[in-house]
Amino acid sequence: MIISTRGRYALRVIIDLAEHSASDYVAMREIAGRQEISLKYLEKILPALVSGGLIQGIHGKGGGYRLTRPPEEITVGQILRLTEGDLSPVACLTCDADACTRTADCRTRPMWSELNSLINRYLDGVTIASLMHPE
Amino acid sequence: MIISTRGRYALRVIIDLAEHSASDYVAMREIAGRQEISLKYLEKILPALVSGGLIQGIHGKGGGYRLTRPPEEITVGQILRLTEGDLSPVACLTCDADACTRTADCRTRPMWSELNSLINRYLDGVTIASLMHPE
DNA sequence: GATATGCCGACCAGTTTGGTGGGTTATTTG
DNA sequence: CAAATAACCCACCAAACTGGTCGGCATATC
Repeated sequence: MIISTRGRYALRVIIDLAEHSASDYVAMREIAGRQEISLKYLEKILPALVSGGLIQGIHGKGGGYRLTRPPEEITVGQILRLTEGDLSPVACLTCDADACTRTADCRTRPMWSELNSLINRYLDGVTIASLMHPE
Repeated sequence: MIISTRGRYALRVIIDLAEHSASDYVAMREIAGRQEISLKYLEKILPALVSGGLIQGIHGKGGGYRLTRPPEEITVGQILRLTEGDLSPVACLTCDADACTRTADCRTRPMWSELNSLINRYLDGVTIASLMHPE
């Protein structure tokens, strides 16, 4: 399983924000309620999206979160890389080259690498706008 | 990480068998030595390939394993599905439809489904023959 | 100063990963 | 037949990951 609930929840939050933020900030509590996700768990996921620059959060009453750019400019790939850390299907692609002494002669590495590009290319081609409900 | 060492080891074993079995059976100990994989760990992986019909093992002295068909007819997808169980990138694709009450209205499911097809189509298109070293 | 909100760190139970160890069954060879 | 060889099976184990929870603090508004 490449993508855990962490990444999937993050994606749903971003879509929720895209569909509900009419220039106003949306409280995490609201999103958690609508998406039926534990508020406490969301608290652990959203900071990654903030530090990644995808969303902006402000404290205090009336605060909440807002997208920093239009849904057309946010891709699923961006969100997942921020929350899952790495989308590579196998470990040997990301570790240091010298960790695997067989790299030079490895029959399978080029295939893993191609699969990796395939996945990333696809996810980077899907925008939040394309996932929103038509109105 | 979609594919663990289990699946990657299995793939390397199959390639090793394809490159070294000249109609003879190859002992697991030999493969483990060549591939630098723990013999004990391999013992836990290979039965899945046997019951999946990809390889055949015989007991006793002079025994070992052999592919049941030519490398051209074995794909990476087959091996990984046998050893990893499931290649789906997200959990919600494989669980029962009613496990997720949002399925009908889910913005993300079609995308996950397409990603799943993409991955499986790619892996089913790569044969062991195409990964073998040219001689 | 009360209230609402984001944020941060510690903790926790269950599952998965990547093994190890010890024995049993089947087959060949001396 | 006995010994060696090799597949096979079962129980166990440490470390990491997953999917959370709890409590408190920082910041902003009324």
